[in-house]
Amino acid sequence: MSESGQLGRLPTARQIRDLYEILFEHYGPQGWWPVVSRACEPGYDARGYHRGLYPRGREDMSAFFDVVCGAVLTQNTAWKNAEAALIEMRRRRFDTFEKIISARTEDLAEAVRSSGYYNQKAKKLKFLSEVLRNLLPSSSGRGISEELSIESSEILRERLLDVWGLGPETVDSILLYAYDLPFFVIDAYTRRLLGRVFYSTGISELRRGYDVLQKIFHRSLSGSTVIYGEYHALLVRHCKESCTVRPHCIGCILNKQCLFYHGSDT
DNA sequence: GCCCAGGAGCATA
DNA sequence: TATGCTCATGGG
Repeated sequence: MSESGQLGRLPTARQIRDLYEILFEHYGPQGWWPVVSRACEPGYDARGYHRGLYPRGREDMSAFFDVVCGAVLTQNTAWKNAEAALIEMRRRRFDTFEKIISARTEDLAEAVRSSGYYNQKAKKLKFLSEVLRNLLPSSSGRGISEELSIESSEILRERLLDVWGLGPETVDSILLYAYDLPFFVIDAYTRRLLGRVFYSTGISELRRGYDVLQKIFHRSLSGSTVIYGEYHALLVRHCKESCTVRPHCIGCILNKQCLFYHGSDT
């Protein structure tokens, strides 16, 4: 099987970089990941998006906690519902990993109810918190914990993938936005947009091949965590506004390069 | 009432 | 390995 597997010819590095330029030019910086705990504090806007600096966990344990929990809570769920769950967790003082570990699963489930799948997500948060005990970023902001510093980021990724309830998207979200490590996040939006722009409708869903899709971005970009974070956020932004399930192609900024657009009349 | 939203685990063929 | 089912709330 070829490197591209079922995907056929892969988009070139140039195409991937051009796509980023177009999205960034149009939407500007997105400042992901949103962090509710800091909303309305200096330097953060009303939604908790950091201005200029990113809420990387290495510099802010509170942001680290929010990103990690948010990554689980937003699984197959609108961010608004996940955010409401995060706020409720904070209100009930489930605001550290230790408190999650010692909490009753039913109580935690009640707190995260608004995010849906609340029984599963409460379990996931508890399992993840147990594992993260020894894998937290150091307070100095340099390196992570002593245990982690002797591991490569790939090994950290494998460890997190072993946690029940965490798949590649959730793990890479945590690695990128909380640990500030260069792993590109592939989600349903990314698949949809790549499928449409580069593969027309033929393989539009790109259901499998997470690693192949991720490699496309890794080999095309510099490895900057800021670019990875912005790019993923921009893909989400565009898919929410234009490249929706029923796409709004009229006036779409990607019309010029989109194979789906050229293959349809919408 | 239906569709969709920043997935993942598990059973089955 | 591929597909289908399950988990579940909330907004449009």
